[in-house]
Amino acid sequence: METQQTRVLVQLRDLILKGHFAPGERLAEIPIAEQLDASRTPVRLALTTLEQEGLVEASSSGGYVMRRFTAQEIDDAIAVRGHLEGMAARLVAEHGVTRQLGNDLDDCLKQGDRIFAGPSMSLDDYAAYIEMNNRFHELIVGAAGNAALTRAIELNNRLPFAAASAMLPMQPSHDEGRNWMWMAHQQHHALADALRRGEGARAQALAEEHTQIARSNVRYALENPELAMKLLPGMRLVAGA
Amino acid sequence: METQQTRVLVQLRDLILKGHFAPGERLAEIPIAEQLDASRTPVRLALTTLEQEGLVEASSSGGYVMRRFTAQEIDDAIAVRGHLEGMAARLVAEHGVTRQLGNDLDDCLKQGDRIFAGPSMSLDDYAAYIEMNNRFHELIVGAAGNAALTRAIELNNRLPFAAASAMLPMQPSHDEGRNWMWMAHQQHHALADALRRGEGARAQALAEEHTQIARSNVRYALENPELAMKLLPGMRLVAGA
DNA sequence: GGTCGCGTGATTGCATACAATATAGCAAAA
DNA sequence: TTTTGCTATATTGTATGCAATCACGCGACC
Repeated sequence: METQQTRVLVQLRDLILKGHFAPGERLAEIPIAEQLDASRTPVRLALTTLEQEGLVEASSSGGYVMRRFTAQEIDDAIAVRGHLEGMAARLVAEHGVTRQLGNDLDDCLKQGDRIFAGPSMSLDDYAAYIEMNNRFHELIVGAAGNAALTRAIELNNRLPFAAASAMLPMQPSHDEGRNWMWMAHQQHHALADALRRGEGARAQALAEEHTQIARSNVRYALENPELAMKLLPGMRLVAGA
Repeated sequence: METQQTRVLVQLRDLILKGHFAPGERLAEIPIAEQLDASRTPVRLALTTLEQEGLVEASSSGGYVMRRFTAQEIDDAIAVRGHLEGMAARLVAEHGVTRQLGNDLDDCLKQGDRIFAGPSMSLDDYAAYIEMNNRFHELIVGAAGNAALTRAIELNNRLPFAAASAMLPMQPSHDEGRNWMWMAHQQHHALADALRRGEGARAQALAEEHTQIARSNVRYALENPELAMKLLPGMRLVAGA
């Protein structure tokens, strides 16, 4: 059975990332407890956890306040992800690609090829790409076999819009969205090739450069705030959006 | 005034890192609450926080259990620190060293030079080196100006023996301890030089290579478990020590 | 009219009560 | 002797009560 603390934590995190609270807004325990149908205790637990994750911050006078994020912070977090995923890619290249990993990577690549085979993409295609993209990134991080690295990436991915697929919901409404995703997929191909050849430096550089697309997506979102707000409600947490 | 939660959190973390609990041991709330003179509520809060930090893990049947660490995990965590500090060093080199940062780095370097000026080191010298070492590393990370990077390094440093000075208490009892520390200090000099010259790649490589000394210290500790246990009680948490 | 002080209400931090669940111990049977 | 089932105990998860503190609003005074 699911405990109240985990349920409240998941639901509250979801509310936050969907922009249910405005930046700076006080997160009072009682209203949240009522809304999520629990007592204050699990809400308190969840709030301390979310503080660790960096989504809320403790107010000096007690209680918690919704954090405000800047475009710079998002860019920084993506840069950190790129650097860490670069390390993971290098480790995988150095250790060698197992048969299992090779097959799993191939599945991702072929699925992507199929998605881009047609002249246009359906919404299902976009959703499938997001799922595949997450899987591809997780495969490489997991295959690096470094627990601290996996943990560091996971913790960094909790920051808003830092994760690999965080900005992808924008793409269907972007003129060049399909092209950007196609380019990202070609980078996946190149990265898998580098991994298989044991080219550690190339793999690291590709993984790191790969995040430039995410960074340009953030820039695009900030330049089109009304569109971004609609597709990514969490954008409300970003100052200047 | 300090709240109970922060006091309990700090004290409980301290107990854990001093090896007060055996790996796998159940961390029952009531005994901990009595020992720290608080109720179960702040203890629960602290336990969830420590779970986030990776020091304790949730038991499937409820409650928390002391984690067991492996030498591999420590080595991995140090490697992650090296990679992240390497990124910080590169960023600082690329952005340029401000006058303030240059002065602060110089203070560290000169203090280290003074410590190593004499033929032998007192215990105070060792303590001063540890403080200076921490300051040096924090200066560079802070100067990188990337909040997500600072956070990732801090979170990683919460893992046992991952932080820059975590293994240093061993050195006074190590035959070559002074030499290792001297070598580390020369690397600090080289790193500061690379930063000032704007040599990003060199700075990154130096910062990453710098952690090899920490990794060899871990190996030395594991080869001398009885000594390590005495100087670093937290070694009790490491399997095979 | 603006600012300071005060009081009331709301909210947090903490402790504790209670119910559900897991654990441990013991007895009985195979 | 070992295993199984039952019971009693211990521990957790959750809710709630209480005191301290903080925010806010109102009135008085400058």
